[in-house]
Amino acid sequence: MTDLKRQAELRQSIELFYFAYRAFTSRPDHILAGQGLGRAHHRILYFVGRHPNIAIHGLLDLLEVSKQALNAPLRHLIEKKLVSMNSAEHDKRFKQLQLTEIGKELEAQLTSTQMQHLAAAFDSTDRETEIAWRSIMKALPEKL
Amino acid sequence: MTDLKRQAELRQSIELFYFAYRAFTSRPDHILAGQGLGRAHHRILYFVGRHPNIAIHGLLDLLEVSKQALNAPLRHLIEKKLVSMNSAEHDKRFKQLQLTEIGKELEAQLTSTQMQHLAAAFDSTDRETEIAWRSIMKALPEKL
DNA sequence: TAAAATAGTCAACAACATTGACCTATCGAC
DNA sequence: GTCGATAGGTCAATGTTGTTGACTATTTTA
Repeated sequence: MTDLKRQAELRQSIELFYFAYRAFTSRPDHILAGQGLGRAHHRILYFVGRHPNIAIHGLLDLLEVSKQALNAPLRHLIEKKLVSMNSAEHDKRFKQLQLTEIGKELEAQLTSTQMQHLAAAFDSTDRETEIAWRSIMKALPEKL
Repeated sequence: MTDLKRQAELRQSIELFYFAYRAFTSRPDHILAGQGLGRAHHRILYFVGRHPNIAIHGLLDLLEVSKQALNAPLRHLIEKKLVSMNSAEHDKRFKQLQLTEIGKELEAQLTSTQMQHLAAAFDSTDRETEIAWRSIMKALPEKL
């Protein structure tokens, strides 16, 4: 394959990535906006849901933001009673985070929306295509 | 396949998408930060580069942001002489945008970084896998 | 027990986005 | 030539998400 054609493919892939990710986040964004929440809140809801009793620092390592950046949206979620926080027994420095019942409901709604979105794209092709997509996505965060 | 296993796959795909996109944008973000620019500037540079003489409204339609949101980063790029703007001959209401020479250089650097990133992931698998990835990415922006 | 490390919070600020209101300039149609 | 539609620019107020720096509280360690 000529270099030029390869470049065009790679450029197209950049655009596909951009538009696909934007589409992928737009439905949760819309649901969240109706509650005065944003994408940062979504990420917290998601990861607290997946890792019950996670500490603030655990969340920081996953999200790779400063703890100050986490603070405002997390406090917001606690005020709205979507997330609960308590000090750990074994070490009172640690705060443990959990989703409340309504937090779980919202997280399930957001995640379900995205699962349906992905499922629609996956189901329009075959199993091998879906597995291939995941294998590329797994490779991307690896360091060069 | 059981529903539970399918759910786990879809949940994993959500996370893969998040981490892959974050990795994909992190290198350009880093280059841009060194010049006092952000992701908004990157998108403008990219689309003006791909669509020479695009008008303001064309950019707004591609980026799906408000004109006020576009205004500040675009003005910034023009001040830094990375983008040039002039009125169209056929209709002076339209402003035409182009990359300057140094704008082209920066855009090429950013795009090249992302092309290399994708190429590294693609080259670690076979041609079919790459094509499959693009086909899923193409399907995602389609309305349900 | 005093120092150092860890976990988390508060305050000030900046980038990037929103909506709404209002302005100029240009073009096409009548 | 005036009127209405279109393209663009600007100001103000607001909100989310992020930054850095200084701070408190708790635990570990030397």
